[in-house]
Amino acid sequence: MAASNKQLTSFFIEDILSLKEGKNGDSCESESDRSDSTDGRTDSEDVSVCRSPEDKSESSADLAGGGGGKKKRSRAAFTHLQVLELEKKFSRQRYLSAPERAHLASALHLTETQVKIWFQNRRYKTKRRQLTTDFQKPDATAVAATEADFFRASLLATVYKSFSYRPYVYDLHGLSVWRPAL
DNA sequence: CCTGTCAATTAGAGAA
DNA sequence: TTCTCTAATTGACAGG
Repeated sequence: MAASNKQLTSFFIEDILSLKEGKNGDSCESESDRSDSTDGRTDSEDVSVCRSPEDKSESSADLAGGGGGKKKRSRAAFTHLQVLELEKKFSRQRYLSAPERAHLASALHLTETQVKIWFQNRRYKTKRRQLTTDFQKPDATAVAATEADFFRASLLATVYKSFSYRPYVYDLHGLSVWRPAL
């Protein structure tokens, strides 16, 4: 990711603020779009995130400022509604296009980066869950992983190589099932 | 180059 | 205090 313009993880409030001042002085912006570049320039939205009411994370932690010690990185706490909408969207599609992401982000008053990261983490979480449950209960489904499955797996591996990371390779069969759409 | 993804990790915050 | 969940970070890699 844009190693070029990535300068010293500047997720510290003061860094962000000084950075903002350089740009447009928007003081109410999520800390998450620090150097991550992506949404900063997606021009489609200028989602300023004044975090939601029940977001407690903006408390003393990230405003630490004051003493010159080391500051903590802040962690946004999404509201139930935000999570609900994200989950709803995720249940329909695991990947969002840029416009969709922008739209969802503005609808939820989140930054595109936050939406992107949420989906990213969600996918990974789902996959891990799937793997662990498969590992824990080697019953019917897992046991059935015989030659056919093995073959399919290798086939998939091949396809995966050529389509690596391409969203359309995967499909959602049911909600929390991670499996290739082959 | 830039932006996106995955995978792994880090770390904040609440629950047990 | 430890555990769990999860937002955010990091790094490697791929496509346009």
